[in-house]
Amino acid sequence: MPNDHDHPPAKKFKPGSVFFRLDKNKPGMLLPRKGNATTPIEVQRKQLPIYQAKPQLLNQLRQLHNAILIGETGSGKTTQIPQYLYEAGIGRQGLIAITQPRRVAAISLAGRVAEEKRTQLGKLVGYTVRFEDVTSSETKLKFMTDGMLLREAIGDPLLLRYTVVVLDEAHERTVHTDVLFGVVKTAQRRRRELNKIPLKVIVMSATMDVDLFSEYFNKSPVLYLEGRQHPIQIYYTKHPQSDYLQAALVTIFQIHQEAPPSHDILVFMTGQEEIEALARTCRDIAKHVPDGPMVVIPLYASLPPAQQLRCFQPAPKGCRKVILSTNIAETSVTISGIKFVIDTGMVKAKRFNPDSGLEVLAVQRVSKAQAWQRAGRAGREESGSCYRLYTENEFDSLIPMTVPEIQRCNLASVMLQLMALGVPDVMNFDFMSKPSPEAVRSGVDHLELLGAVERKEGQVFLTTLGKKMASFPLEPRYAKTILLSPDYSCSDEILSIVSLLSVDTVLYNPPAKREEVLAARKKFSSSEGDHITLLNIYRAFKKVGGNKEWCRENFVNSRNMGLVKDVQAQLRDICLKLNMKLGSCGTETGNVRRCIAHGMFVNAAELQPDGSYLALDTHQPVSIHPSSVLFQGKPAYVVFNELLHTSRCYMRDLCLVDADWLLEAAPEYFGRKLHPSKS
DNA sequence: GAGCACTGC
Repeated sequence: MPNDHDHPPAKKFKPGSVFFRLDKNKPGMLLPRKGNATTPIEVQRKQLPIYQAKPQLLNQLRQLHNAILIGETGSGKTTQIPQYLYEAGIGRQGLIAITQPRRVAAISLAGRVAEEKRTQLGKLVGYTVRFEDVTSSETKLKFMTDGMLLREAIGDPLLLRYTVVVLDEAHERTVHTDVLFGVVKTAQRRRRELNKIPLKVIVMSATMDVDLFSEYFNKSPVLYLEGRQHPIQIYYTKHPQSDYLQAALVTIFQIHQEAPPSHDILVFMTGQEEIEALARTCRDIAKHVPDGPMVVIPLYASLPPAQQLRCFQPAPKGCRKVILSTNIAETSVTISGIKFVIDTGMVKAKRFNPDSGLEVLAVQRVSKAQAWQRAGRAGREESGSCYRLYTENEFDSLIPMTVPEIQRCNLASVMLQLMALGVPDVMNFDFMSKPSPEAVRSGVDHLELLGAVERKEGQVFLTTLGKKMASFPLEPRYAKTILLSPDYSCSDEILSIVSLLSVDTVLYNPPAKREEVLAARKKFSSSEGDHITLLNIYRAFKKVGGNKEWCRENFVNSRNMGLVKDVQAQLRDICLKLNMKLGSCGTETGNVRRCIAHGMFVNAAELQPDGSYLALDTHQPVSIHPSSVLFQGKPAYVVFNELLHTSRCYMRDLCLVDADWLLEAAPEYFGRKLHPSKS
């Protein structure tokens, strides 16, 4: 798609003027033949664009060890390729894995393919995602998250159960997909060397920019599939916009004025606050213009599920539907009936600084690929339009592709996984897009501090502790803390705390009910810090048996609490497999804090004489986040869960610790860093 | 005295 000449000629418009006119739907335009209940599945399958190419495709895929498959949206590649392979008897000696970046996609695709094969889900066709394994000994087509295949690879680096691995949505370049690229490439080579059954690797992507893929997989051929995307008219602004929110507002109401009310609008923005503010403004204005009623629907991930579902409901007749969304609507949520996309050209994304170890969330410009992805959301059922709130020149200056996540994240976890996979030289792992040497070194240094790796003669080795750490689906420091917990007889407590920390917050903070929230939370508040406070909440939650009413009264997110229980059960299982002795310290929460201090000493901060705090590893100034229960106090030493860089550098989720505990945990590391005036 | 794009094991 990103080949610019493939796109319709651009038009220019200027928010604030009535410069543009909307294209009327051209008669005779090819519309998709929609699948419906009366069309038999066999017929539906044959109507997919990919069906025409089936013989040539199979001919190619039979011969090739590697193939890159480019398929536009709606080509049917994800549901059909696995079936074609199976029906043609390719890879029958083992399983065909199809990986997806997201759980919902893996689950729903498996359901669809099982339906097409007229079998019960979990028999011939199944799926595996975290907490859910719907497969059996009969399963041949296995849909799974990429993270799940990566976990399996730790136990079986050659992926010997599989004869074909299909890496779908490869253009998204998640960390897991990027690591898998290297894992499958290595497995392929090793299996050849060891005379095992060969492994076929099919990389599927939606973008045409595949030189990198092809080059990486031994110059493998690229196969193109036509899709069913409808034409999209692209509009740019005449002049750069200094205020993209204002430009979005004007554009929304221009469309509202000119287009039939049944044409829905999707606006891409950067975050919750911005979306809620614009939603209010739109509702206000809509009341005072003569162009008919408007429903404005905010859409972002932290919205409760029931409110997220609102974006799928059609607006009442004669009423315009406007969805204001983060990039959740770029990939994760697909809304039908969108006729207009408004693209602010901005996105909030994470950046990582290996020197400070800081991840920063910042508003930045989208990439060209992202801009096309956004535009594509307007052409799913019929032709549509995309209004870019930037000039064509500005578009030309965007970076072509989004920087892969592996180049903007903390690599400690990735390095630990690679070593657990038996990669001999992790510092020089064959990444498709190499992270900077500084980032790699910083990741390995972090593991060395935790005692997960050792350096000998310039090489890095996994320690016994490191091997155990890798068996947990957790950040290394969490895994380490769990492994330390039997020494402090507080495994029950640590398992709960780590589970609480590894899901999105279990605390629900509606701004309108601030006083009520504070009052409700006071009951659980502990002067020992946020970890113990969370533990108190969890204990109370368990005591009432996960009662939903209790959750509502206490401003606790019951969905996330449920997740905490799942995570805890999974972690407990892993502990038992490692023959750990689990126990509880009861009310002796001092043990819990000692254990946390020992496991998370890298994230320690010290009170300075002037009342400020310094992080002990980087010596940068940090502050206690106002959401912490320790915000009012001035503890001499704390360990924190994460640093959040916003208006200042804030420590979030703090635990009160003694200087002695930190010294015990890492005598050499802290030898010259601590200045214990009191402990 | 603040405020969190999005996934995933």
